[in-house]
Amino acid sequence: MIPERSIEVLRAIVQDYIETREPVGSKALVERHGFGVSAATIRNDMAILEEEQLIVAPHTSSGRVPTDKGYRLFVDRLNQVKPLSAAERVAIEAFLTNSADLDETLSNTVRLLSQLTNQMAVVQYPTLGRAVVKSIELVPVSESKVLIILITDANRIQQHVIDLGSDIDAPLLAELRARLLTTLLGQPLTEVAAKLANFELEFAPNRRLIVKELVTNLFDLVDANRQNKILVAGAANLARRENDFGGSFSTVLEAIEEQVVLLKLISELNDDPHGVSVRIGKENQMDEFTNTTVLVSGYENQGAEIAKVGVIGPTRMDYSGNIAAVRAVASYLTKALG
Amino acid sequence: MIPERSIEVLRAIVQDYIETREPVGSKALVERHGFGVSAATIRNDMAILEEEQLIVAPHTSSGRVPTDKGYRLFVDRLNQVKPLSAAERVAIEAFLTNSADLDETLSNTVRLLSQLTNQMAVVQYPTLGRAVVKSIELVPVSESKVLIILITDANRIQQHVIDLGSDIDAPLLAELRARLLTTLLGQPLTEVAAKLANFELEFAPNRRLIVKELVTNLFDLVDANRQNKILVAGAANLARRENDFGGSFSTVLEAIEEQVVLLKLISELNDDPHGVSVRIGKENQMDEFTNTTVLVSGYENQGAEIAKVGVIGPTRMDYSGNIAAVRAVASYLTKALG
DNA sequence: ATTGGCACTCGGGCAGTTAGAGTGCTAACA
DNA sequence: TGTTAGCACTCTAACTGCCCGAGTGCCAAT
Repeated sequence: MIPERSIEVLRAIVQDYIETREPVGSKALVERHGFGVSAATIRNDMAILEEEQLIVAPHTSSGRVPTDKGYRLFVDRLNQVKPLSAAERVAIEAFLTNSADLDETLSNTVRLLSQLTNQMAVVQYPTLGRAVVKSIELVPVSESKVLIILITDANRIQQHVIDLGSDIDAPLLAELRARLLTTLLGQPLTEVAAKLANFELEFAPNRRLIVKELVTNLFDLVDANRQNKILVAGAANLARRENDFGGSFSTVLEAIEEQVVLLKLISELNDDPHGVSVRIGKENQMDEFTNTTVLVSGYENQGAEIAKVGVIGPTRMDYSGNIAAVRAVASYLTKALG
Repeated sequence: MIPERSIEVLRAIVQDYIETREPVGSKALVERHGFGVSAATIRNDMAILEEEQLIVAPHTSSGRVPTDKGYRLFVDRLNQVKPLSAAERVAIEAFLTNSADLDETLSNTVRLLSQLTNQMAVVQYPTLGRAVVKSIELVPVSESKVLIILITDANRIQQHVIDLGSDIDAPLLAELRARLLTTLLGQPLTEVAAKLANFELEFAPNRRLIVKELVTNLFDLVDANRQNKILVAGAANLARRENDFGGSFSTVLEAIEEQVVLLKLISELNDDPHGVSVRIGKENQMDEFTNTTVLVSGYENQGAEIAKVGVIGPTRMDYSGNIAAVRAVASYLTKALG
């Protein structure tokens, strides 16, 4: 078991290191945080911490720096979440008021979060597993092209232009829409594929090819709801902290531009569905993100499905403040969508 | 007048500097490009170029580096556009084939361009000044909320959820839609505002407030077409060339994240509406972009309105290759939309 | 106009030195 | 047993001086 004071020393080291960017030594420690003991004693404590691999010395006889494990212990046991400042509250409240549609809400959210944390912020579009078909519209846009619009009860609109190959006439469209609605109205998205299994058989043989084509596209639309989209803001904040990434900065940027990687990064399950979950450095399991910390929280969409909001930054970040911001934004986002 | 060979020397300097990132000296110049003369002669030519402010020496007695003015002369007079490689052609062709709707096409375009040039690429959504109203849909999404969909002849769909405050009933919506269509169908977007000036007077007095609200929102929708959206890809490419920005890199990134700034940057008029226009360093008129070059070309949407595609990178870039890429992509984009 | 030659300048790399911060260890102390 | 002071040691960062090479500008000769 690690003695109490040693743990306090770790907290102090993390705090100072985050602030100063410099390895922190025993003397500076007693000066800044009035432990009731001498530097020599602190050194003993540091020896314990080093043994536990919670801190390391970059070179022999220099100050110490927290390891991933050290940060981990810090956030798990020591970090009491900073309350938000008044200004921050105001910013969040203000943003809450003008949330028109989903796209806007999310893009505002992500910008807000990146400003609050001075990090790069990420938000995932909500999945719609339990959402229910509320309306379907088919709008002709040219001879052979049709706009399909799928509206769900979460006020989410998905839309896509498809090319049916051959010309379409208004009566066919009307019939299609009517039949689609009777089959799908009120159905959860998860059921759409099953319900439409042999849908084209309801139509005259010469129409079936077109119908089939349209149905396939409708499936894609539903799938697009599942395969999540992501919004990002504040990449410049990453650049500002460039040296914290130890040279691999451009690698990080590249990885982040890949939606797939990013999605994987933030959507990996978190233990605590409502709190903020933290992945530090190597915990991310990807070489690119060795020096990167990811904070994510779930948010709720209509009390059902959960998606993620979070920030991405260097391991050397202000955990207290950022965790608080992510938590607050996630909960406000839930409210805004509710 | 600057003598012919001096101009050739400038070309050589630009080429070498772009390749090596090092200031280039007289000796290296005669070695790499077999001018028929000695280094001393080249030095005389360089003296002329320096007098004309086309090149500068970072420190006394070091090689020379092109100035903004030097690059300018290079692109204006010397730069013969590199033909695209076979691989590049293939990439562009491949991309042309699967262009479904506007959103997809543009987001593919911008990714393609960023890969071809290894720079950051930007594309502006086409303006719709001459576009014509083709269809309007009003879809109820909840008691008081309605989804307005505006479809134009450029197959462009604009959609927005609005909250009308009070409950709406189906007959009202149907009436609204019918009247909107008779008033607006076939009208250019520029006329929408005028045509709807007293639109609410066609309705029963107790409905007028709602109608007014809806009309206002419709205006916004039309305006949103004008106030352009922008797509960006390949920010990581900028990061890779970071040192070319001489420390101000994060400033550049910040500026670029501001849609407004970015829009200003690429939409400033270009002399030649179909060629690639180039703005080098200080020509951008913004302090942030002193070390930045912007290449833009217009592309056509349905033979009418023009928007921009381009790349943004350090002044020290491969002008030949990048100009060719931008030109090619712009022209393919025009085809894809035509 | 071109050239070779020459003196001069500057940056970058290498080596040596120093100052300071920080450590680990030991012996003494409460 | 935990704490402390002291001391020797280590390592880095910063500064110095030095030299080499690349590059220049100029001049006199062709």
